[in-house]
Amino acid sequence: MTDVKKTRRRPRSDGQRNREQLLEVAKTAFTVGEVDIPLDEVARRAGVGIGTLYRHFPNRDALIEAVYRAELDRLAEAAPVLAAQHPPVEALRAWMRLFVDYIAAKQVIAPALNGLVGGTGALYAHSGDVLKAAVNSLVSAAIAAGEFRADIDPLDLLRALAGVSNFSAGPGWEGSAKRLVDILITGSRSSAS
Amino acid sequence: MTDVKKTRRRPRSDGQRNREQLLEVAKTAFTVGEVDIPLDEVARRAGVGIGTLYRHFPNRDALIEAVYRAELDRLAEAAPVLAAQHPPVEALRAWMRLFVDYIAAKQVIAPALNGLVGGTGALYAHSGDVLKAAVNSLVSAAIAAGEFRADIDPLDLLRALAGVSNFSAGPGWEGSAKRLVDILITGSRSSAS
DNA sequence: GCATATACGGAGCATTGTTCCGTTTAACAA
DNA sequence: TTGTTAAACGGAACAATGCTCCGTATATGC
Repeated sequence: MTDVKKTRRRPRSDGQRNREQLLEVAKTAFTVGEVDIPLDEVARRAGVGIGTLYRHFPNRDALIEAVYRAELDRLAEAAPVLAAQHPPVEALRAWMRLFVDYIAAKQVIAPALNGLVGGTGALYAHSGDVLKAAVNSLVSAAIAAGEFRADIDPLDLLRALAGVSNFSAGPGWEGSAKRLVDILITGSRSSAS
Repeated sequence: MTDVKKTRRRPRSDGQRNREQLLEVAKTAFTVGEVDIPLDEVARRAGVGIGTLYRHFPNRDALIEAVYRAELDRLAEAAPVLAAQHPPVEALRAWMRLFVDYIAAKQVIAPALNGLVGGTGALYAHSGDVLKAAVNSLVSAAIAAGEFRADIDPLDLLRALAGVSNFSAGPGWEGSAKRLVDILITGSRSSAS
């Protein structure tokens, strides 16, 4: 109840450095496909003890989430930029393709999604919100411009897009994903049906 | 090279019974959300030893796959039936909705997909083929009838659909998924764009 | 009944996630 | 600089779980 507000020390520099090291190592490992990498190994590669890893990330999921969140945040930040550069529908299309590109380039997102969405769901809560806001603004603009039907739920598009990331295996995958983007957009236009 | 073909004994009845018991228990557990259930626990619930479980299913994934495959096979079998009962596009729509229903009712598929698609990929190989064949026949029919554009890749639709299963968390999920089905179909029609 | 292929069960090993706590060190004040 | 202390470190030890191994039990076919 005592609402004390002590002057807190500035966070220790080594702490921040180690945290970043860990994130970097984890991200690299995931990207290369080592999704199941033991945490000891992550710690070792980052040059820290296992205890340090656990202080920064209370459990495995927390680590994965941190990597995942950073990537998705960056993706979300692209939305307003695209919105400023293109007309509504094209901005959305560009963003969706960007999403696909991210998945293609860094397999971080896909594997991470696999392990986590089924799990706590708490993870998805935050990052989901961020992404949701991103698509939402883009879709809203398209609807406001009269290009999209008013009953289009941005989340629907996000769902479909996320699905693509699951099947990121087979060849010709990327092209297929972009084709899907077009199908989704065409299916959402006000001119259709 | 010796192409011997011995007369083999008929499989022991207790073996088959146990196998079915294990599948049943696993399926139930997965459906209830206990995706991470320890294998010992599965064995115990099925009333068998852990050794027995491992003889039937060499590893965890094999067990999940077995459950998963059975479910998806059933789903695939519905395709020809629907095709016989409805005109092409409606048959496809009905099947896609069925897919969504399956996921909604039995959470088996979604968690299983999550854990596995990212993993070996060998699993997906079989069941994927079965599903692929199912959508393929339905989409081909729609294209042949001139209802769908010729460049529609059945796999694209499957990908999007699978994605839905990932986000099976939030409320209003099912309605949203069905809406997505409509978007996909609209976006694939030959009249559009 | 008898022989034997087949299946069973569970102890035990290996790996990996997680906790705990004594030691070290960066930040701040004097 | 130096002393104090909160913050961070490292890794031994514990716990949970996947998986193996092998002696025992029991259908199956004669």
